[in-house]
Amino acid sequence: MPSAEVPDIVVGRLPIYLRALAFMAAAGQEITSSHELGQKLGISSAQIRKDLSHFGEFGKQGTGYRISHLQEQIKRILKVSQEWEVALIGIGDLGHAVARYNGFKNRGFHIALLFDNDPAKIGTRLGDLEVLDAARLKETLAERQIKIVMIATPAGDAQSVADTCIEAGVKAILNYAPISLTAPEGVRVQHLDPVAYLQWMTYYL
Amino acid sequence: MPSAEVPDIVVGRLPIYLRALAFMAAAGQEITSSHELGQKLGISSAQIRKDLSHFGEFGKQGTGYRISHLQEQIKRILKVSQEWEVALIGIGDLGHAVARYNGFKNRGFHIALLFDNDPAKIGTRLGDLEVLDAARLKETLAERQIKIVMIATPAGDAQSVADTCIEAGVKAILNYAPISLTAPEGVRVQHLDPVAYLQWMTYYL
DNA sequence: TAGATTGTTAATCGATTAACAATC
DNA sequence: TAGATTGTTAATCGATTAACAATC
Repeated sequence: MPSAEVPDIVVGRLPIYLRALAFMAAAGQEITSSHELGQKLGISSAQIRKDLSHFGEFGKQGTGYRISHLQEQIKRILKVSQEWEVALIGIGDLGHAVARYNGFKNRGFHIALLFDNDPAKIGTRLGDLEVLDAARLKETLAERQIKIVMIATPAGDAQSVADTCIEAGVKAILNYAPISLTAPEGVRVQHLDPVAYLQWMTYYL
Repeated sequence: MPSAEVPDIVVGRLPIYLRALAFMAAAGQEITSSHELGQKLGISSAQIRKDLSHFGEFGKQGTGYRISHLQEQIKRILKVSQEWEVALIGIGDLGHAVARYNGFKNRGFHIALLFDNDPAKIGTRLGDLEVLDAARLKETLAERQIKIVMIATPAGDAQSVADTCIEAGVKAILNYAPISLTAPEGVRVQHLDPVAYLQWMTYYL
C-alpha cells in the first residue's frame, strides 16, 4: 500500500538496494528474494519487504523478485529512470576525478556543465565538455534549469557557490568540499566526507 | 555515565559534531551549547546532550561546552587523537585526487602508502610518496601493520584487493570503487557512493 | 542572585522484527 | 500438491524528545 509519508531512512536504503540489484544483474542473475538481498547487505529480509511495501508490491509469493522489474520500479520511485543533468563546480584534482568518474552512467545522472573561476581553466576541455566561467554560474544554471549540482571547490568558496546555485533554483547539492554547508528549507545538501567515515570506523578498532 | 554499548548511530554522529566544532573553532569561537550545535546541524539539543552522555560529561551547566575541550574528548573517543597510517590502493584519477585531498590533515589520518598494479605508475612519485607495486600489497601492509585502507581501483579489482588487505590484517576499508564489497565479521567496510546520495536527493525533487 | 544550560529520567515516537495468512 | 516467499499485522525493540532538578 503506497503511502505519502515514507520515512527518510527507508528512502535512503533504496539506492543501496539498487546497487546490489545492479551487481546481481551484471552477474546474469534474474531472480532474487528478500532473504538473499538481505544477506548480501546485512539487513533482515523482513526489513527489505517492509521497505518495499511502502511503495507497492513488486514480488511474487513463492518466487521472489524479478531483478530487472525491481530495478525499474525502484528507479521510478527515486526518479532516476531518466537522466538528470548535473553541474560540477570546481575543476581541481577532485573535480577532475569526479568528472571522469564512470559511476554516474546508467544510474540516473550525467554531468552536463563544468564551472571554475580560474582563467587558466576556463575554456579548456575535459572529455567533451568545456569548462565554463563561474562568473556566469547563476545565469547558466537558471537557463538550463539545473536542479542538482556537485561542489568540488576549495572549502573557502563552497558556501558562496552553494548560495549562488540556490538562487539559480538548484534543489540538491552534493558537497565534496571539507566544510559544512547551510541551506534553506527545501534545498537538500549531502556532504561527502570520507574522513567522517574513517573516524566512524576507527571507533571500533 | 559511559557505557559499553553505544548505539552505532550515535557513534556515527560524533564525526559530524567534530566537523561542526572544527568549523566553529576555525572562526575563533571558544564556547558553544547543545542548542547552538543542534541548530547548525538540524538536530535537537536533547539529542546532542544524550549522545555525549554515553561517553561522559563534557559541559558545564549554565555555560555550555568549551569547544577545544569537546574536540579533544570526541577525538579521544573516536581514537583519532593520534594519526593513523592509511594505505591508498589504485592511483588513477580518483586515487590522485584522494592522495592530494587536504581534508585528512589534522583529522586523524595520513596517507602513508600508495599502491598500483600498473608498471607505468609503479615507482613514480606523488607528493612525497612513491607508488608501490600492488603485487607486494599483502606483505607491505602486514609489515607496516596498516589497519585502514582506501580502495580506489576499478570496480573489477576492488573485491580481490579488499580480500588481500583483509588477509594482511586490515580492519577498516573505505571503498571508492562503484561496487559493493563483502567482508568477514570484524572488518568494517564503508562505501563512498556519490550516486547513492544523488539518488536519495532526487526522490524529494 | 537570576539566568542559562547541562546531564538524566521518563514518556513518546518510530523503526525493526517475528510471525503468518495468502498464494505463486 | 508441497515448498517457498511475499506482503502485512502486531509485538518488540530502540531511539528521540520533553521536561526538570542540579548547578555553574
